[in-house]
Amino acid sequence: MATIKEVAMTAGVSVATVSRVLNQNGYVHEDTRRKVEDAIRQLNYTPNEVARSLYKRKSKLIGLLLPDITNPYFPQLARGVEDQMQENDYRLIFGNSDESRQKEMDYIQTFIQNNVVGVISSTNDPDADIYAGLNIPVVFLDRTSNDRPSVYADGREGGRIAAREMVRRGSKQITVLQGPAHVRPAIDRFEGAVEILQELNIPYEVLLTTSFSLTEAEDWAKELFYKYPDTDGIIASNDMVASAVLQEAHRLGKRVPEDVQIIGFDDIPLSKLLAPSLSTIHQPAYEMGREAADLLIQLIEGHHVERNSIQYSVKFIERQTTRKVDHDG
Amino acid sequence: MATIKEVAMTAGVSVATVSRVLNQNGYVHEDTRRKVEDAIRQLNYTPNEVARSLYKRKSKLIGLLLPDITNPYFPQLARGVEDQMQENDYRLIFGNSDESRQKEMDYIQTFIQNNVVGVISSTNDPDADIYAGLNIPVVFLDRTSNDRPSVYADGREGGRIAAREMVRRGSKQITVLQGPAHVRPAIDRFEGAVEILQELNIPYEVLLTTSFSLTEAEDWAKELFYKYPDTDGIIASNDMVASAVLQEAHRLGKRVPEDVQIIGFDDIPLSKLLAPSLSTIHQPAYEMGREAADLLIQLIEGHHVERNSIQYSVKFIERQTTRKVDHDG
DNA sequence: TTGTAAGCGTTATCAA
DNA sequence: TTGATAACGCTTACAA
Repeated sequence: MATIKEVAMTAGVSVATVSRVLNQNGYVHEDTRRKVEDAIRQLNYTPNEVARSLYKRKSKLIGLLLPDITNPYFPQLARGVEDQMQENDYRLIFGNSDESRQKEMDYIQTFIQNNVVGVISSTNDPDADIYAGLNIPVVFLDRTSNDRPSVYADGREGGRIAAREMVRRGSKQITVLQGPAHVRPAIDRFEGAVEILQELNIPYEVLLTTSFSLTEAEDWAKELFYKYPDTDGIIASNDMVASAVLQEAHRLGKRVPEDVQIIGFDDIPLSKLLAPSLSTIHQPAYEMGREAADLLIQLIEGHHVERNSIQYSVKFIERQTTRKVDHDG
Repeated sequence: MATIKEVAMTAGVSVATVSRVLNQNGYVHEDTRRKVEDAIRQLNYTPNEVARSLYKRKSKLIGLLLPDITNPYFPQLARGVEDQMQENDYRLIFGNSDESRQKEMDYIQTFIQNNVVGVISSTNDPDADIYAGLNIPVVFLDRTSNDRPSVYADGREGGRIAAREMVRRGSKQITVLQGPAHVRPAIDRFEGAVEILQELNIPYEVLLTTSFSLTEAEDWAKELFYKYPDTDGIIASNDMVASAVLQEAHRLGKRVPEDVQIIGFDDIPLSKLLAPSLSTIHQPAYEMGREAADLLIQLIEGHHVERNSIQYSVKFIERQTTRKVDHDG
C-alpha cells in the first residue's frame, strides 16, 4: 500500500498538497493537481482510512447489532441497512447479540474502540446505560424507546389485527404463542392479540415459548397440540414458529385452515412458499432497514430530522392458513 | 473516551508504563501495575483500536464478503464465521457483493483501507487480480481455487448424488435447473447431475436460470412446467428454486412425489418445514463458516496449517419430495 | 523498573 | 499557491 508520502515524492510536492487534492479543499494549481493525480494513479494509491479515522476521531464505519442473522427476518433488515450504507460510503461492522446483554455490551464496546460514527441496534433495552452514554447517534431498529431515534413496526397493532382476523374467520378456541418474554416485539404482539381477545370475550390459551429458534419451535408445536388439542386458531409469535405449528398440524392429520387456522408474523420470504401458504402479519423489513440507515446518516451528518421515531404500520396478508370470509364480513 | 495519556496522568506514570501493563510486556512493578489498573478502571478506559491499528499496521478486523445475505443459505455461513471470529476477538466488516465484480472490488478495496488482517470471500473468481495482489490471507468460502485456502462443499458430487437418487427413484424425464452460469457452485452441481444423467443414458432437459432470487424463481417454475409439462423429476439448483417449483407443482395439481419428484440443494433450515418437506443435498453451512474463520485465523497468526483447502462432503437428505425406495434399491 | 521520543498515515494550521 | 509541522492515540526502541 502506497502512502501519501510516496505520492508526494513521486509527484514532487509536499504531503500537504497531496492531501489538498485528495480532499478538494484549499488552493492547488491546475498543473500540480494533475501531477498529483498522475502519481496517485501510477502508485495505485488510496488513502489509509485508519490514519484518517485517528486524526479526525471519526471513521466511515457503522456498527450494526442484530439478534441473530440466522432468523429469517433479519437478513432483510440487514440487507436494507447495508444497501443504504453502501450507497453512502459507509461500511458496517456487524455482530449478532443473541439478545444477550453481555454480547451486546461487548460489541458496542468494540464499535467505539473502532471509532464507528453511528450504531444501529436491535436491542431489548434501548434505555440501557451503554446507549445513554454513547456520544454518537444510535438508531434502534425493530425496537423502540421514548423519543430516541428508532425505526420499528407496530407490533401491538399487528397482534390486534391477527386476533381480529382470526376471530372474524370463526376460530373459537384460540391459542396465542407468547414468544420470548424479554424480546420487545414479541411482547407487543402478544399483548395486542390478548387485548382484542379479551375485548371480544373470546376464550384463549397462552403457550409460553422462550426463543425464536427453529428446533425449539418444533417442540413447542408438539406441546401446543398436546396441551390444547381442541384449539382451532393459533396466533404464532413469528413465521418460523407458525411454520413449525403448521407442520405439526399436518402430522397430526389436522386440516388447515378447516380444523385450525394459523397466523404468523413477519412475512418472511418463504412464508408464501409453504403449503398451504402462510397467512401472516407483514412488516416491510427491507425498507425498515433502509430507513434506519438513512435516519442514522442524517443524524451523523448533523442534518435536521423531522421525525426521529418512525413507526411502520403492519398489515394482514391473507393466504391459505386462514379461511376465506365475505368481503363485507 | 479516555486516552492512554489521561490514564498515565491519573496513575502518575508515563504512557509507556500504561502501555506495558495493557499489553503485559516489559517489566512493571507490582505497585505501579496496581496504580495503573486502578486508573484504568476509574476512567473506564479501553484502548483505541484505531491508533493501535495505525501503529501496528494491522487491526482486529476481518472482511467478510458474501453474495447476498438475503439468500437463506448465507446466514448460516455468516453466523458460523461470526461466532468463530467473535470468540477470537476479531470483528467483521461485512458486505454483500451480489456476485458483482465491481461491488466485490469496492469492498475489498475498503477492507484494505481499513487495515483488515484477513478476508473471507465467496467470489466466483478467486484468481482475480484483486485477490492475487492482496498481502493478507484470504479464505474462499463456498468457492475454491487451486491450492488457495478455501472451504467449500463438493458441489459436483452433490449434483451426481441428486441425479442418482432421482433416477433410482424412477424418474424418467428429468429436468435440471441450471442456475446462474457465473456462479461456481451452481455450475458444479449442474455438471455433476448431467454427468450422471448422460452416463446412465437418461433423457433430460435443461432450464437455464440466471439468479437465486425468489421472485424470479417463481417465474422459472412456471416456465419449467410450461416447457416440459411431462417432466417427472426436477433437480433444482438450490432450495429456494426447489420450493418455488414445489409450489408451482401444487398449483398445477401435480402430486409430489408421485407425479414429479423434486430435489433441492443446500438444506436450508426451512426446507424441512415445507409440505411435503423437501428432499435435498445437505451442506454443513454453519460448520463451513466456522471452519473458514478458523483457517483464516491460523493463517493470520502464522501457524502452520496442514490442509488449506477443505472440501466438505455433501449428503442426500431424504424427505418427502422423493419417493421411497427399497433399502437395497 | 521507568520515562522520553520516534513513528504509524493522515489532516489542518500557519507561515512563507 | 505551497510547504513545514503539530496532532490524533498508541507501541516500542532506547536511555536512564
